[in-house]
Amino acid sequence: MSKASPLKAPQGTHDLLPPDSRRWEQLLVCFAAHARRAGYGFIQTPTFEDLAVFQRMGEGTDVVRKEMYDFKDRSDPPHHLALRPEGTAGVVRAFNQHRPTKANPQAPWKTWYAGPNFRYEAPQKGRFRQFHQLGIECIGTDDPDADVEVIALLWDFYRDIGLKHVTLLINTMGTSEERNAFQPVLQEYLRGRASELHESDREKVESHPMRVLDSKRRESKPVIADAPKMADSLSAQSRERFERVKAGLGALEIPFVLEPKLVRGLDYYTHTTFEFIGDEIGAAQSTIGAGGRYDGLAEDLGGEPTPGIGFATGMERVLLACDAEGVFDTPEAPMEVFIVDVVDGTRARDTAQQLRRAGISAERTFDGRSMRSQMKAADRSGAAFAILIGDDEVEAGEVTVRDLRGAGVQQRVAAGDLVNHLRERLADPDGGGVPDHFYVENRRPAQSPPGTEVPPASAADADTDTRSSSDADDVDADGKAEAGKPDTPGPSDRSTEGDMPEATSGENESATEAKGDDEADEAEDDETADPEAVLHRAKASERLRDIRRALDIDPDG
RNA sequence: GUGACCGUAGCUCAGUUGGUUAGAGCGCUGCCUUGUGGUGGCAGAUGUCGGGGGUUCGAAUCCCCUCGGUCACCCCA
Repeated sequence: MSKASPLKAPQGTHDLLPPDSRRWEQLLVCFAAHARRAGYGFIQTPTFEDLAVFQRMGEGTDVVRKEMYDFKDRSDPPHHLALRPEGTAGVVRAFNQHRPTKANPQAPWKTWYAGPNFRYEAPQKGRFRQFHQLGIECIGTDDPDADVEVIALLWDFYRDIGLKHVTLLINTMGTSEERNAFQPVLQEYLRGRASELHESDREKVESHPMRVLDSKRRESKPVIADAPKMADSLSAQSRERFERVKAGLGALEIPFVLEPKLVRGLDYYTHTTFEFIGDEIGAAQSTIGAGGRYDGLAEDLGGEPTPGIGFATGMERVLLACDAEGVFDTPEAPMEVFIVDVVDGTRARDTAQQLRRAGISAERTFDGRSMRSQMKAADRSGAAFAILIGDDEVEAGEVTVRDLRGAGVQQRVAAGDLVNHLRERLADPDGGGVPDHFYVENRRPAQSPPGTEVPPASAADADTDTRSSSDADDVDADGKAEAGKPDTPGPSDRSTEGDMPEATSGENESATEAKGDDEADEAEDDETADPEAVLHRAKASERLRDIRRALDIDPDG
């Protein structure tokens, strides 16, 4: 009997593991900060809904017609359900169900979400069967300034994570009445030139003429270029509204490109629609985020007519854009303390938890490994200090605290004083940086396509950032700051500072410089007369002296 | 749904017209190092060669099927 072959994740899905998952964590934290600062509350809706929720959202779209994962459950009669292919419909359904603006009618209902969506598609670059979106919805106002707020939030988020080469496309579709009035005009035009259209577009002329404008078929392009423009058949009111949106973007220094053919794939959009393109993504799927106004959607889903606007941005695609631009390279968070117990593991067990309860990150090995092996693990963890516990220490009621990032100095501390001792030393900005080799060795290999560059922001930033940013991040859990825990280096720090584009570009320049340094380091690693190795040897002999001193042996003997 | 390319160790990849026991680098484990990390040296472990079937004295290599990956069309975040 042969062993069954190991099961794999389904086609088009991926496991997300450390250390790669770290950027996802950071992306989420950063987005949450932006959303919260703008007054958006976190919402979670079911991953599956009644099929009807999505059908009413857009019956003519491929997303609903061909790409939905739908299924019947075991109830009698069975519910016909579907995995959500996008985020907005569920949120609007929740809005209809709970009517949150009843309690607070003067303000729109503002929510943000993060989670997986599912579409049955052929996977390729930037396209998966399970993919993840961050998004916001602002429901209950048709003020054009809300459109500006929504677009600005996404723009600022992209800037904050370091993206610079992003293009914003915007268009207006007018009211649903204007849209309905425009459709026959467009349809008539398209009928006249139907023979010039690609076959698949010809079918859409009768069912969804607007979607023909969105077609990327080469044959259809000349016909689309000459097509009547939605903007030309708008009412003065709608035009004025759109002017207000454009003026708002201008006032906030958000550059945009008017794209009259931007229709978007979902049927529910009215007035403002927009799309963000990652310019550096060398792939077919370069839209990293998109959204628009959907003033008719609440009603379509059986609720009161309520205006709304929102966006969704694909996490996988945002990260793809980051790779392409070489930004948002989040470093691994090093441990603060590593416990080396060479007795029987009892102290490692108890001390680790004691430190963690005090807010200090602490790791250990298991399975009773040799001291040497435990020290190697301590080194790999990037810990600032090793707590050494052997028979001597146990007998004296003490522990040995060894500095792993500096000269390797170690000192005995009474076991009862350990927490306070560590708090003091971890809070000290001169307490030693993160060892270079830690970042060099743990940095993820560049995943960007050849020709693009990934500046290793980690190595350059980590030494300073890890220690210096002591102001509590508003997103982090409570208690860290009191515990003297250094903030995690990374974009979440930046996000609280409200960086404007100039500042971001400044950071990028320094990151580019760091790249040069780092390449030099790597080249040196290959040399036999490696200066780094000499340095290490020097440090090692220094440490040896410390040890001898500690053991009361003649230091230089 | 259509098409192209790919699948060898944890990772990145060699593997000749089919030919002995499938390799390298990195990583991992141990030792040099008396309870003490990085550098160095030595030693070691690890493989359903994606899976199944076929051709052959002999298959990682050739053929068929299948699964998966990647990319493109289309669609979309």
